[in-house]
Amino acid sequence: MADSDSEEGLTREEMQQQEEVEPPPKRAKQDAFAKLMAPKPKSIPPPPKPPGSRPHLFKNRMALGAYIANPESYPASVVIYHNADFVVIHDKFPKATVHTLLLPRSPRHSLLHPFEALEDEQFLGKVKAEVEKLKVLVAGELQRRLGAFSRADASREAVLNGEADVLEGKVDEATEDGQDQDQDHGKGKSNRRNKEPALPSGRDWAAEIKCGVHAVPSMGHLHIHVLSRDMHSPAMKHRKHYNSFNTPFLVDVADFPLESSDFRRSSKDEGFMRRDLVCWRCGANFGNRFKELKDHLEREFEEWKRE
Amino acid sequence: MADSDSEEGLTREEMQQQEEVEPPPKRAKQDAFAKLMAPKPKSIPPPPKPPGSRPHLFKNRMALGAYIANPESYPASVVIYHNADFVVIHDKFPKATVHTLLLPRSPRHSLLHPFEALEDEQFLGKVKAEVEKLKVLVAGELQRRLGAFSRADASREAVLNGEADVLEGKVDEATEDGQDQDQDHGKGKSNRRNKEPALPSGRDWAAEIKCGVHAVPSMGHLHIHVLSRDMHSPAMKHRKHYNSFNTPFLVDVADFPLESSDFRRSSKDEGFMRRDLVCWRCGANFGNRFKELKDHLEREFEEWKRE
DNA sequence: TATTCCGATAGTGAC
DNA sequence: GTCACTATCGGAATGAG
Ligand SMILES: Nc1ncnc2c1ncn2[C@@H]1O[C@H](COP(=O)(O)O)[C@@H](O)[C@H]1O
Ligand SMILES: Nc1ncnc2c1ncn2[C@@H]1O[C@H](COP(=O)(O)O)[C@@H](O)[C@H]1O
Ligand SMILES: [Zn+2]
Ligand SMILES: [Zn+2]
Repeated sequence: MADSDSEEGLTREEMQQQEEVEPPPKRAKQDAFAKLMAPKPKSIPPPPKPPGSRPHLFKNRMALGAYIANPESYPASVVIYHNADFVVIHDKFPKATVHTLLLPRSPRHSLLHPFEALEDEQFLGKVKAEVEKLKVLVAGELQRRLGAFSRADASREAVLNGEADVLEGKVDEATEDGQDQDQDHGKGKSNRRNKEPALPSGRDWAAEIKCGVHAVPSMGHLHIHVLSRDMHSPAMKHRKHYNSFNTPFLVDVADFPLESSDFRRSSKDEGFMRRDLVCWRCGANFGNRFKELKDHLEREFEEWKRE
Repeated sequence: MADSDSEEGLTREEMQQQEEVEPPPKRAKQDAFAKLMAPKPKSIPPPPKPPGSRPHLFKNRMALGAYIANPESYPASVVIYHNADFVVIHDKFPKATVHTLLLPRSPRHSLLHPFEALEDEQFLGKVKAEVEKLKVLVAGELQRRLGAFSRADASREAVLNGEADVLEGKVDEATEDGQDQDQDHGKGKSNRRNKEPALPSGRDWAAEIKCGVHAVPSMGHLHIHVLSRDMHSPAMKHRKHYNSFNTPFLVDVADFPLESSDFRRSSKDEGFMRRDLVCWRCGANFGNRFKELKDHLEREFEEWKRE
């Protein structure tokens, strides 16, 4: 995983066409004369747009297909890795500090709705295994980005560097897991101890990572979101962005296979997206006021990265 | 009536206060924990705003009172004229090329709703007479501003200047009215004719002037709008501006006294304001799309002023 | 149906 | 619940030594 920051403003051109004839009367109550009296509108009712022939709609929704088809054609800042069954990319519009997408390449599953695709148990098994792999990777990337701010990591580093006693840093939990690929290659200070009965474990970065699918994806190809939970990113711009990752709209991969009666199957209708905005970290309720949530998340991020 | 263009951007300062506690939950469904878990919001619920003590609300609504009380303290660009019974001003936010307000000074009527105030027949008589006076003045001001573009006026001027035959210009209607205070002081060309059986009457500018009150005024002091009907002005900024002058929401002074059963008495509730936007000149319906109406009015104005 | 600022909401277009 | 753009809609403040 190399750098990221895939930031590029898409330039769009547009032509403003004035002069129309009859608007779709939202709450029509125009009298019949109006139409006859309207000489100004040069009357070019834009071809009644035959639904179905919208190339761009198809193209935009199918954008993830390009990564699946030609993963090797992208730089490391876009495609993180790929193998026979999966392509892993940085989300082009990350909604959190680290936001990746796991794209299964299986043509038999790629165009299915995630709920359906993940009913295939064998396939689900592969996906879950790859998700675990990716989760470790993402946790490592998060540590690479934010580790320098972490007090928990600092405690561990201090002990490893011999700058502090094991008793100075407050022990978070018992040391158990081992996702600490710190590259302390011999540059440890001189007075390192031999017996370290309570080396601080460092921050559990993996606990900050979420893995799931959207109940109603917009992009056509099957993809699993693997992202940090901070929701701190310039691309996180509106309520749906936030709620799509902080309500049951995001279905954890661990919850699959979904029971046929699962409530997330039926309630696809906007319900989750319309929920009040609630801070994932402290539970503060912001109603519909996205801007205030956004500002709040900025401050939460500053505290969170220092944990 | 001197110049106008009372254009001045009001400067406002504002202070953004972050950090709030509990939003008014639009569609509240936050659990009880949220409140307890919210340590971040520094909890300064802005003083629950005691309703009634809003000095600025009162002041803004009463702003027209200053003209009535001290008309002499304003320049001619603001107060057009004043006498014992009336003050006439340029609307500070004109919604058309020429937009004036007739302010009756009578304390017995000034704070009444216009429907009520104009039930006093003697008072109504004075108002109607003054409105007619003002209407002529406004028509003259409109001619001063736009006369140079008018083909109808040009026809008349051409004949008066001897530049054209009376038969060249197409006769609009029979010459009858006489609101033409053209200042053709002796600079007429040499070959002016004596007998002019069909001198073009010039444009009927008074026909472009509307005089009326709003069914539900916002400003507290009684005022009658006297304005050109073009709705072409930078201050004409949203739907309510337009519909307040182009629906029955504007009640013509000539319609007074209003019958007790008049439909405009009862339907004060937003009905008129919510109507589709319809061009006053050609009847084109723009639904809710104010911007398109605005652009359309720009083009209508170019044609209209050349009539 | 005062103005102004700001932000939430809604529709569109994307070759 | 693609993004990006525009515009509509909606509430809150408007004061001041
Ligand atoms: N061209 C693209 N390349 C990479 N990611 C994309 C692209 N377009 C959209 N996305 C992301 O794809 C995800 C689709 O979300 P969803 O379909 O709701 O699960 C969003 O997080 C987008 O930011
Ligand atoms: N301070 C002011 N001086 C002059 N006209 C004003 C002022 N404030 C508002 N107006 C105008 O007063 C009119 C009041 O409209 P209404 O109460 O709806 O009949 C509007 O046309 C405003 O533009
Ligand atoms: Zn919070
Ligand atoms: Zn028109």
